[in-house]
This record gives sequence, structure tokens and C-alpha cells, in this order.
Amino acid sequence: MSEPLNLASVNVSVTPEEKFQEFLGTKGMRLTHERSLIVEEVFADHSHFDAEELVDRLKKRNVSRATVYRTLNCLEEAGLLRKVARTNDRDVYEHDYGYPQHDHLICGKCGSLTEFHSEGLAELLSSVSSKHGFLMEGHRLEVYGTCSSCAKPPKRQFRKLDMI
Amino acid sequence: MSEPLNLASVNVSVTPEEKFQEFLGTKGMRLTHERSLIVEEVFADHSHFDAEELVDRLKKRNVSRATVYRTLNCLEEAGLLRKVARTNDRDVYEHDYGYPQHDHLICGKCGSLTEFHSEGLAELLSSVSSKHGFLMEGHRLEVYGTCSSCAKPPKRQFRKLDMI
DNA sequence: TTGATTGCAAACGCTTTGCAACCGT
DNA sequence: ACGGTTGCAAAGCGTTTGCAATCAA
Repeated sequence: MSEPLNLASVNVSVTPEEKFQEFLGTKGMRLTHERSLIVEEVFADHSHFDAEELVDRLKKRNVSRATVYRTLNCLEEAGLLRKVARTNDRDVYEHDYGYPQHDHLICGKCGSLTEFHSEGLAELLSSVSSKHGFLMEGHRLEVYGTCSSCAKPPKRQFRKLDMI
Repeated sequence: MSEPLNLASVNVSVTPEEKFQEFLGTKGMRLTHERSLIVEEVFADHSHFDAEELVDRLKKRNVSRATVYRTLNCLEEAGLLRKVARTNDRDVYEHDYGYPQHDHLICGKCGSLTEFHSEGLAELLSSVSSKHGFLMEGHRLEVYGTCSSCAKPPKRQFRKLDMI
């Protein structure tokens, strides 16, 4: 059902919580206090995280591990989150709503994820897909290597050539 | 450092087993009967598989689950196999030796993997990487969607309009 | 003999699930 | 009261590991 306009929170975009509520509605599910806390915690900042990190953060708010896992699956199905990688045998999530399409450079040394966007990639993929009669719905691209920080020589260390 | 040329093993092709043995040697490990059976089974054909499938096939040959898992890790480290995707919470392997670089279209309906190769992709990725000072070592690209077979109408099923 | 390797079973880590208690409407 | 929801603990599942027995150089 459409709510009366709430200009304070609408204006341009629909908040993640609102979008989630809409999704839950179509499934005969409710936006409970716990789910609300989870959404709040997840969208507090735009960073990558895994389930266990979230579980930790929400333990303090008295939300159980089971509920966090269950809700993560809902958020993914609702299109608010997506899995972007796998690190240490854990799925890594990121926002998939109100955030532009991008992929990641994954550093094998420090594990950091660097986001990038490439115009050409989307075209390339849809071209390849249509060539195979494949109906593309999405993709996941992980580029492995070493990030610029880790590639630099360790900081605060004299290089022999400088010592003469 | 550059080794003296070994014409016998360069030029033409070294079998996977030979390459594995070479790798094992550098690690002070041996090419045992079990490992040999595993390599044979893995490279019998060029198809994608997961650990459990291999375990099944090798159970008949009296190789234990533990040894299969241990050897898969070795083969990956040796550069003979690589993980290309994850299906049903299982890592999917494919040959990474004597086979050209490619990526996959993954059907969400039947789970099939379709290989494709794109010239443009490699250039695009190295361009993006250098732009971020990232030293690319490899990548993994999975395109999700529906394969051409699954996209077609189900076979052998009457459509109501045909029945008049 | 020595050290690598194997099979077994138990352990592991992440995730899911059965179930009884518990809301919210 | 009626469903959906929660927390708990147990189960699941793929994968790893400790260990004693075994094997090969």
C-alpha cells in the first residue's frame, strides 16, 4: 500500500528500510524490530562486511545469530544486498541499492577490496551473452593481485642505496 | 633466474602428471599411487567438477575423501587446477593447464557453465588495474543468467493455444 | 630407518533449521 | 487467537586435521 507522502524521508530516494518493508509486504512478512535494527546497522555506512561481523555488532543489540543470517538472505532477495566475494570462507556483502554498479580489485596481501567501474565491461558482457543466446541477469568479477599500498616498499624503512 | 633450456620438456607438451610430479618434487613430496589415480581421473576429460564428484569417482578406486581433498589443494597450488565458481555451496574446479584463458556464463536454472573467451576483457582489466596501481595476477568472472536451453520453452509440452 | 602419506573419524567453521516461546495485529 | 518471528541449540554440509598404521626410498 502507498503511504501518504512523508517529505522528510522521501524527496528523491526511498530509504533501504522502506524498500525492505515493501519487499516484506509482498511476501506476507513483517518489518519487525529486529529486522529494523539489522537494516540500520547494515546501511549505517557503505562498507563491505560478512555475516559474522554483523552478528557481532548486533549481539550488542540483542539480535540473535539466526535472525541475522535469516535477514541477510531476505535483504539479498530483496535486492538490497549482494554477495561480492568470498574471503576466509565467508561471503562478503555490500549494498546493492542506491549504489552504482561496480566490481572489485581484491588484494591478496591485505585482503582489501577496491571498487571500480568500467563502462566497457557491461557492453562487453552483454555482447558476449547475446552471442551465446544467454540471458544475462548479472555478474560477479573479482580481480586478484596486489593493491598499490601493499606493492609499495614497506614504509619507514631505509633503502640501502640512500645510505651511501 | 633463467634455467638452461630443456628442449625435451618445453616446446611440445608436458602431461599434467609430469607437471604435478615436478611440482611435488620441489616440495619434497612424492607422486604416490593415490595421487596418480586422482590426476588421471581429473584429466580424463575436460569438464567442470566439484570435490564431492571426484570423491565419488575415486571411492571406487579406493582413494579416501581426505586424500582427494588434500590432493585437490595441491593441484591448485601446482597450477593444474583452479576454482572457477561456486555452485550449491561447492567450489567448482576446472583445468588450469594447457587450456586457454576463459570465463563462464552460469545458468541459474540448470547450473551449467558455458565457457567464453573475450579478447577485450584482458585489456580492459589490465587498463583498470594500472589505473589503480594494482598489480593484477588473475581474475574470476562469473556471468549469471539463463542459458539458451533453459530460456527455450519446455520441450514436449502442449501449449493451450495449439489444442483448440 | 625415516619421513612422507594414507584412511578413518573427529573436528571445524559457516550457515541453516526444528521447535517452543513470543509477539503484533 | 492467529501467523509470522525469535532465540536457542542442534543439525547440516563442505572441508580440514590429528593420529596411528602404512608405504616407499
